[in-house]
Amino acid sequence: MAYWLMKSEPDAWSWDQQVGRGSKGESWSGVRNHTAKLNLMKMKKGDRAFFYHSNIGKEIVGIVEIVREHHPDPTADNGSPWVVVEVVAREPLKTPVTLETIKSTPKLKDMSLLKYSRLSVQPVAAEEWKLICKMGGLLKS
DNA sequence: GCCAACGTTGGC
DNA sequence: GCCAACGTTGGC
Repeated sequence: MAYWLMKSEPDAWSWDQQVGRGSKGESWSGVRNHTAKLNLMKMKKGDRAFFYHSNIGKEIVGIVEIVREHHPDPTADNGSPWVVVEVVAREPLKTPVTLETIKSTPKLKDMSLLKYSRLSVQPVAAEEWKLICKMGGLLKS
């Protein structure tokens, strides 16, 4: 299983809204960056992703599961290359893990979140995933 | 509100 | 094909 991190400004789409969608999930639309798009296309059903609030909060607040692999983004022009995946909220972090905390954790200094701060869909290494889950108060699974 | 990083556009 | 101008993201 692969791990990812997906950013959303809570003003536009928040974790609470994602939770509100329940098992219906939601299309992750609006990605308009080719690197992010390639990451969407690598996602497999069953992969997990951190849900990160950018701008407001600046913290990882929950975990979503990829429930449908990439298909054309209905919000993009016909014939455009953009894609969406569908995600379902799985569980909130008991304690959100903030950007500040991540920056001050030596083992997380190589995270894409810090290196490529503008990339909205990015991979997370398995060790990083486990550590952040632990820091967020979740038992390792 | 500012600005660094970085992607895109368009003139040449 | 280069690069200046410009737009967007996202942290501060």
